Amino acid sequence: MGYREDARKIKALADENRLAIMMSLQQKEKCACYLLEELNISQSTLSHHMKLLCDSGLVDYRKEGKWMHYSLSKEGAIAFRDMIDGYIRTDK
Amino acid sequence: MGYREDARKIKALADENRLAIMMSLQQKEKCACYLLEELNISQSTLSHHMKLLCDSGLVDYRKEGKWMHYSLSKEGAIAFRDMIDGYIRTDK
DNA sequence: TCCATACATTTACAAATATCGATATGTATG
DNA sequence: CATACATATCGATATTTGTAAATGTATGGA
Repeated sequence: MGYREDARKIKALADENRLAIMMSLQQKEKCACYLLEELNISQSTLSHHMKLLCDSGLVDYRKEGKWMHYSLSKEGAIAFRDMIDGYIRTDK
Repeated sequence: MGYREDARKIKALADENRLAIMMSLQQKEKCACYLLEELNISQSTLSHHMKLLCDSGLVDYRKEGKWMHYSLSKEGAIAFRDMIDGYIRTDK
């Protein structure tokens, strides 16, 4: 069996900046320009991180005119939690 | 606030081979030589991965003579799960 | 239509990580 | 003590990842 896909999803969370983004999104949905002000990174770097988070399913996006609104995905969180539990549970 | 430490722990799980190791350890405690037979990697590479997993707290080790026995850490799993939940929960 | 804004993509490079062979360390055994 | 074995560490290299400048694309307003 291959664990590549799960590893890819876990990697989406395995970065300082992306953890900061996740924490920021817990408050509410936010647009990219707002996140850009909070984090000390360039616009292209933020865009890169958001792509990884969205691809992992942990973050949802909604385009509104020029703005991209990002929010935590409830379903993504549940799927992620279940996936993690499959690896770390100690009782069979 | 710094997310470096959490990112480091999540990275410990963010690798194909280490996920395979975690799954293997779910069955029972295993020694390095046994894991080496299951995985298609060199001895030095396995040692490297085990160090990362042990450092993250997810895996416990027990030295018995020449052998190193590895097992999943119950406490490590709980701490890890709680840490992850802090980032992905969608209800405040 | 022209321009500014918001964001994505491309490109290039630096930093981090995975890998393995070689070597070192520690341990049992004859 | 010499040897075999199990594992860790070191050194070198290849791959992956993070970063930002430059560029591209879509949107909305003047």
